[in-house]
Amino acid sequence: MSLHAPKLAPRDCGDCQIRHRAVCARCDGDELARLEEMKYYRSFQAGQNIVWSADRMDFVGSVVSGIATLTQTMEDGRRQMVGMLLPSDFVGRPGRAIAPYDVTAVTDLVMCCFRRKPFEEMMATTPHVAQRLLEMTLDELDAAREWMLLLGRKTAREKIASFLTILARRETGLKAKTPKGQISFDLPLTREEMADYLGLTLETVSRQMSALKRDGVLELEEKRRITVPNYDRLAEETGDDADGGMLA
Amino acid sequence: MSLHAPKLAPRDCGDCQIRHRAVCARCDGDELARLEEMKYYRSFQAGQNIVWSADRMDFVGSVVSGIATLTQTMEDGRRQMVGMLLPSDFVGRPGRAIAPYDVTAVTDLVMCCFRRKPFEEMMATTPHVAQRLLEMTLDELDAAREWMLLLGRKTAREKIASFLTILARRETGLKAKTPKGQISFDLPLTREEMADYLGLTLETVSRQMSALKRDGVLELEEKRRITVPNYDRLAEETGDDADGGMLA
DNA sequence: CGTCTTCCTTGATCCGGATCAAATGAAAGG
DNA sequence: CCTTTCATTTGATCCGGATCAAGGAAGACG
Repeated sequence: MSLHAPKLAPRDCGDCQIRHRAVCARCDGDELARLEEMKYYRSFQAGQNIVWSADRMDFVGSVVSGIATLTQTMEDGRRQMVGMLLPSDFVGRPGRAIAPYDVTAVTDLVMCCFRRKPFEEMMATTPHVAQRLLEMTLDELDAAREWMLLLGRKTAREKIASFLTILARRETGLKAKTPKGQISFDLPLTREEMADYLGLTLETVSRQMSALKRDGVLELEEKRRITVPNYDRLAEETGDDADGGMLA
Repeated sequence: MSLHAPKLAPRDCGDCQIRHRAVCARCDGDELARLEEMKYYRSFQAGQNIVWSADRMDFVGSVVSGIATLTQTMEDGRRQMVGMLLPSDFVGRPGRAIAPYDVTAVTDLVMCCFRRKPFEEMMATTPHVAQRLLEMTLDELDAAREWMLLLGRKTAREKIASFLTILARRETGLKAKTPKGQISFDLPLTREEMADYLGLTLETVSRQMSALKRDGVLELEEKRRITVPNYDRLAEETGDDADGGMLA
């Protein structure tokens, strides 16, 4: 669930601006103050599970730093990642007590949380917050549907390229549609996590990364550090049409 | 986007109860009346396109009868269905003018519509409606994520079985989790449309349907009319765990 | 009636990605 | 330094589903 550029500049509200922008870009001072009182922080270590599927989830919140993933697992162990949460992304389901998937910290992670009940009560009395959450949920739904196209119809090479363009876009300012020229960034996920995201095996991920490197689409100086010499060249590999593809 | 059982009994409001339950299960009389004034109907023929991807979409609404689909298409023609709308499902994206996918009537279809602008204005002043829409969007998101698991990790046979359990559940009362015994229903989609839904080819869909028939999981008396002699036997084929799988 | 057309089934073959297996490299710890 | 561990790469082989191709069944319509 990613953050749209707020319509209004975020107000200064202590050390947790990210969270306020995420859930309350258009709130007035009172609402900000009420949110401020309710918040608390939780830290997680890399690899630590935050919520298990089918468990109660008694909080909502935003990622302050680090990366979390949402995954679904079948009885026999097949896994599919269904969401990746980067800083400023929102976690949680107002009105829903039970988590339908595992939430896991893949790096060290700090979240800014609100207990679910009082948050919901506040939501009921401040229409802006409900509307903001609806917007964010619609964004997530768009992203999920784009991902369904990727999972159902793209080749392994296109999947990898699509994934990298998403990271590249997150890197160069939130949601900039067409970054230009050379971009470097770290891969936040292991090959296996990428495979779970893309509906592939880790071997196929590794092979396709090597192939893209061989073809000059990217450089891999450190296995987890990538340089894309030419964003447009990478974008051609995604199978999306030229004008951006992942746009909402 | 499917309809939760309303918390309150729907009020009698003319010939369009479905729509009111969908967007306004908890509205009071005034709000119902305002919705009533705004509504209008649109009919579409089987196969007719309702909205093209990237077009403006100036209405929201509910399906009254018939079936519509949401699909994304790649430049080279690869298609992935990303949603299937049955009666009472909601269509449209409050706050979003541009449709990110094609909306198509796959059968003759009647929709109950509201112009987007006034609907949004009403939403801003009636918190119940925004909250109801948030709930519905969260349901859709859950369904999309379940679908991502299907697309990314299930075998062709599991995909077909999963699809049929969804239809079977819709058939036996909305969202009943485990229908019992024998169920018969019509297949609303062609083999090709099923393939687009499941990330397969139409040949594979046909072959797997034949295989399930050969194995006694289902009977196909008329190609588009299915009988499942034992729901649990079908559910075993989905790969989901025994307690329902598709539950939210 | 015969001929389209559309939808579906079935067969033969191919290929992309999965699976099985081994080796490399880097970091951590004794 | 050596050993262990974990992430990654690469090779060899296999197989599920795609692709190519042909034929059948049911309307629609002259």
